[in-house]
Amino acid sequence: MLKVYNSFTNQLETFKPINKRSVKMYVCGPTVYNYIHIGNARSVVAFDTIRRYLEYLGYYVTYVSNFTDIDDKIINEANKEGISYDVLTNRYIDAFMEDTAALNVKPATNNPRATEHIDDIIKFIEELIDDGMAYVSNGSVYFRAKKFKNYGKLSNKNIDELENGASQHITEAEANEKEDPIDFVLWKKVKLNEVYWDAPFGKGRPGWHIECSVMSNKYLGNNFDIHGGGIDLEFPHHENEIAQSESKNKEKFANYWLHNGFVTVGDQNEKMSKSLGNFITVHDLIKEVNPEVVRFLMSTTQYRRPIAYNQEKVTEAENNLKKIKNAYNNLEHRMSSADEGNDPKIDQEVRQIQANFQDAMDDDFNAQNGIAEVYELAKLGNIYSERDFVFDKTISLILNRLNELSSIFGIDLATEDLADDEVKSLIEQRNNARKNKDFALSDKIRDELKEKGIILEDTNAGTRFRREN
RNA sequence: GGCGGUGUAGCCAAGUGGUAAGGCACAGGUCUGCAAAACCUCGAUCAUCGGUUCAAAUCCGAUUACCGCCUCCA
Repeated sequence: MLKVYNSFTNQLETFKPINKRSVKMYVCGPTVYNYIHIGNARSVVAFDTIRRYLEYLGYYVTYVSNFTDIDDKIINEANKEGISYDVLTNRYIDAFMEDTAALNVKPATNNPRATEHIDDIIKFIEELIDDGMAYVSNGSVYFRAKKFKNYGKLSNKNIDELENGASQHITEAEANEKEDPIDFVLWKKVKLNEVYWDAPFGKGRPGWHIECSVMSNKYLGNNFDIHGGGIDLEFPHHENEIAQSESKNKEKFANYWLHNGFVTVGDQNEKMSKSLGNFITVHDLIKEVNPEVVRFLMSTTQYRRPIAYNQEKVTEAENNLKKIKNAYNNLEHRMSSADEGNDPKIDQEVRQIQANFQDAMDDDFNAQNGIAEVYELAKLGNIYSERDFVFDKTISLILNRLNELSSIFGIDLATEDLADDEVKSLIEQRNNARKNKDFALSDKIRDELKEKGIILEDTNAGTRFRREN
């Protein structure tokens, strides 16, 4: 039985979806004014892994993740480059798609964009105004935070302290427009030379939080199962989403709030963030590091835990991933020399490992314990494939399970290509040389292939090969 | 200051009452023509102090260090 840590209650709760067989989830996506960094990617990967596990459990998952494609930073960056905002955002949306595909993130069911939902946003705001939950002030629209009785509930914030804090940060202009310092903007009045949309309350553009309320409601309904995002979004972004949506819909917004932990860098384990400037973009990183390794590193850490990013972690992930891949290759190679049939005892062990895996992942997607079971399975496979006699059905059972469980972490094992004729012929030549004890020649062939990234390994069941990248 | 989260072997990390999973690295061994891969062996009393208990890493209290949120941020 799946349990998830709900940030709203700060408790582990049994996961009960609204509909028995399906899960609706919304994950806050990036503001697209730059390449995503590995902290952003971590969030994407974390929820992709969660999604994959839900699908493994048999749920049909509707996965919606937005692009924030209009905001101050986008406008600033576009102005700096002297291009229109949408040229900029399209560039980085394309880059997002490429980068996340490289990390083997499954495409979302839908990636709605704020600017494509302006009409819906305006309607939503109008309803809030009509209801007295929002007010127009000098061409902008603000939400009366205090009027929403549960404001601060998600992030455990005290209203008085929030007001105190907020009052120190807002500009004089904002102070004049807001009834209360904690009120947040739904519609920003246009400034000179800015892109704007027409609305009944004036020319302007949507505030940040409103788009997620509008688009999640539109694509998933007023009440849906999971709302996810980085822990830094808990306040104010998610708090505001709840206030907006529940004020308008008069019903519960998301049932479970899941927040992922940060990627940190440096000796101080400092949060990686665009504003701190201490980030590594995925775009750059995957030129240096195999994206599979990056994916593995990120998805085998439980989503709420921080990841202290450094070279050691990368190396460790490389080694561990290689171990799983080797086990898979070793079994695949052994398949050709297997007898027909199965080994019930091993089959039972495989089933036990899978059950253990599920127990681990059912505990709030505990990936560390989950991947430990994958290592168990890999080890079992290695031990089995070195037996004198093996059965094909058991080998394929291990292969299938290994592939299935690894795929939850975004690792595809079943894509290794086969030896081409040239390689096959060289292997044959080398084995002839070995028979004739011409080890100089056999080693030469092996070294030459190694140069090309092809590793030969001699086993009792013949010579096997694998590619190393 | 408020709220949330961390502190377990060289490193990563599991474990929420019954004498510390797993991985990486290191070392030794088996196998091999040599190698590779694989397998086997090898390490910690759990930030500190105090308390509860027959029994605590695990509960309670205090202390301490670090991170995050409280303003844009995945």
